[in-house]
Amino acid sequence: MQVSGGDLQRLRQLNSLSSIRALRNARAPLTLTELAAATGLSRGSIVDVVTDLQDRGWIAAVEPAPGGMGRPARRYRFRADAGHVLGLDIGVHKVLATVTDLAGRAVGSGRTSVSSGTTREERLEAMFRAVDAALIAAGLDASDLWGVTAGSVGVVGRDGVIRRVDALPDWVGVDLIGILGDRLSCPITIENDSKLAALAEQRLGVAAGVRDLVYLHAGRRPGASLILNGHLHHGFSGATGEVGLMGITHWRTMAGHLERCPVAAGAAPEDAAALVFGAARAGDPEALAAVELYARDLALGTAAMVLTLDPELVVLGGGFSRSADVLLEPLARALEPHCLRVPEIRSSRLGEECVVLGAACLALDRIDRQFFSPEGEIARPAAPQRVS
Amino acid sequence: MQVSGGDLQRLRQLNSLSSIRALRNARAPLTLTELAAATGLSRGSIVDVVTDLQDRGWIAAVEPAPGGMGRPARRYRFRADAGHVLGLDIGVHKVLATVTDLAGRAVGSGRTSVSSGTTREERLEAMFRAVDAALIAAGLDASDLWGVTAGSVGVVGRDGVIRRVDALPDWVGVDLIGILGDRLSCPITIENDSKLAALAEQRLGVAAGVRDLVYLHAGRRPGASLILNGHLHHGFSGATGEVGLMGITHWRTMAGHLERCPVAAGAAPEDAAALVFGAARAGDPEALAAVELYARDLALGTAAMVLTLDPELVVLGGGFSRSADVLLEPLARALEPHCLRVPEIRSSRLGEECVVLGAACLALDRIDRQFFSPEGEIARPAAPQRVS
DNA sequence: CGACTTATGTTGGAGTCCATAGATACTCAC
DNA sequence: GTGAGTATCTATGGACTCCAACATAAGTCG
Repeated sequence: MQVSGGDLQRLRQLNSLSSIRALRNARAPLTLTELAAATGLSRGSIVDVVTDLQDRGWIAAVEPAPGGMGRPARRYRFRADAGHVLGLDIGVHKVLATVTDLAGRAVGSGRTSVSSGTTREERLEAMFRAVDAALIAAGLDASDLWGVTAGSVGVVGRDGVIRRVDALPDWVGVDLIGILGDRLSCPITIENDSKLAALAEQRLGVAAGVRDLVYLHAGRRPGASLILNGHLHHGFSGATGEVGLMGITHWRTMAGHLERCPVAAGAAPEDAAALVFGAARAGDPEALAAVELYARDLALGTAAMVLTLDPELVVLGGGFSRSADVLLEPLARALEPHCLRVPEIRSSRLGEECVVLGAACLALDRIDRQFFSPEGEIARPAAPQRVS
Repeated sequence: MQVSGGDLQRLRQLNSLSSIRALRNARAPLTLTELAAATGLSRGSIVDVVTDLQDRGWIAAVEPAPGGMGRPARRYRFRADAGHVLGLDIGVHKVLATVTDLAGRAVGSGRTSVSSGTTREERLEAMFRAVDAALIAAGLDASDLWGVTAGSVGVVGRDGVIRRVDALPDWVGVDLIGILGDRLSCPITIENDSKLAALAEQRLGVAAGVRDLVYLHAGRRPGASLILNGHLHHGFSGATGEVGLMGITHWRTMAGHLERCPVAAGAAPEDAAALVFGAARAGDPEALAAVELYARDLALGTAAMVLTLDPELVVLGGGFSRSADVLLEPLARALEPHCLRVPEIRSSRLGEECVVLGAACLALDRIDRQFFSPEGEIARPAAPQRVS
């Protein structure tokens, strides 16, 4: 909303960005006439803008479409490969790194395994190994990256420092921006992993285009994240969606319903849930009862958020969302008595990659914001390598 | 964020709006040089823009400041009286109407009394009487209004229709936009009254400039409203902040702690709270205990919202906020065990006018959005009456 | 092969902004 | 009072961007 006008060159820049956006959002390549209609500019101006953008490598010409009346129109497409960003997912058991192009498509990934016992230094080393692997897979150098976003477990402050982690005491206080900044010279953002998963679902997943949603991280460590007004809600200190900390929600103990279920007797706690959900799927009454109890507790905290925010959608994510087929219906049923209007509930579908993809989305968002910021040199398209 | 460039005239328009904004946000009148610095334009261009804006009545020249070196600079101020909006507060017991100028300053008000037994038609009639009174007080005609926002009790849908009202069954389904639109030809918005109170506090009150806040309506009918990312959060169906509907928060019964207090024995329920708060202020142990219990229940629902949203601030509003001196401290204490970080809590200070003022703020917001919308004729400053 | 359709290139004109230079008006010191 | 100093005002030329209109090019269809 912070429109500020300015120079004639600024006007040209705005029109260029408008054209870039039109091309990026279009499914198929656009002709000059279509671009003129989309941007509201006259033909002649569009010609100027387009040749300039082509020279700078932002867009590329496509062979004319065959068939159709009249002289075939030249078509142009957005060059998503003009730049790349890196997404990171630093979890308890694994580190994922993915390089994506400007359209958010993955072009190279890396993965390393860690455990809850891994020390901070080892984890950081594993992170850099994953980054290097992703860069090699993408055929890029670190200097080619336009932005990096890392998702980490724990509460992440506005300054990017990890404030509080239940699972990894050793990880508190890590200054990821500083550490990553020593090796990467592009803008770096750190965010909580669950928040990034929510963002990924809103951009690429089941919640595409939804403005207000609650993302439930259903797993052994439950949590929630919020997308409000189309944007990730970070909160004042980063600790949003923590309604589970209230004892009356039973969120800290609700996984016990699954672990204590006779169906899972003898299994390790981390395997219990899958066993119970499997048995419930097969119709086992004890398992169904355990799922029911779990859903009721999950619904308590969820209802508090739904009543507070009145979201359009609730997305069920986290490890347990793999069993959405047996969990979704009891959850909806348990929400019913609490809510004025039970929002639609959908199950996450991006799987393990959701955090890395969300991280890439956030990095792309940041680039977008820079482009459209009123001032600043980066606001003008930094010329990527020209491919003629 | 939807910047779209455009014409040369559009550029001029953006620069004009930029100048208007600079002048409106400045405390004192600005000289041309200061304006040039604020907008980033050159002097010559600013002269063009300013003379144009002056001709169209948006800004006015002010006599030069005395003293100082060099030739005295002409100074200009934003003409807040170039346009006016109307705010309405349609409550259970009263209807308030206030006409404000473009700076949000009240220039005329009207008030009519109604009761919970007033019929729908009578209430609407009282509303129009209040509107007429406010217009007369302001010395304006209905056609002079640029926008109207009405705050109403009850859940307000996106279409402006009242969906659910506990206090006034007769009020459900009122199409206020249609009814007001028959007499007023400007854009009309309807919003929940508590939401508007929150907006007023964020614009003009104790929460000035805060981006994320929870507004508690503490009174006989408790509620809450949210400002998120600097904007009112309306929710998908308008029913936000309804965490009190969950039984575990005890919000629906917590006023009973005050009404049942021996200090208020024999008093009418609507007077009980004030008596108890007064006795607590004087140190009466029974009253203090009742306030303590009330604060504990209020803290439950509040904590759910705070943990969900991690706001910077909680504003205590509603009728009971008049007794913030005895309520604030127990509330903060009761929040402590639930929250990771207890946000700052401030008491509302706008009093009875908060809803009308918030309504005017929302109407002004809407005008602002129209100005900055990429297309649309209204986007260009509609010429107000020229005063030479 | 010619008519039709659509896209492309070119030109002139208008609007907006910037930089520069000279004129203007006020204060301060003597 | 008068002149130096300072900051603002005004005017001009040049550069950039956009638009509208017209003539030209490259296909399809009958």
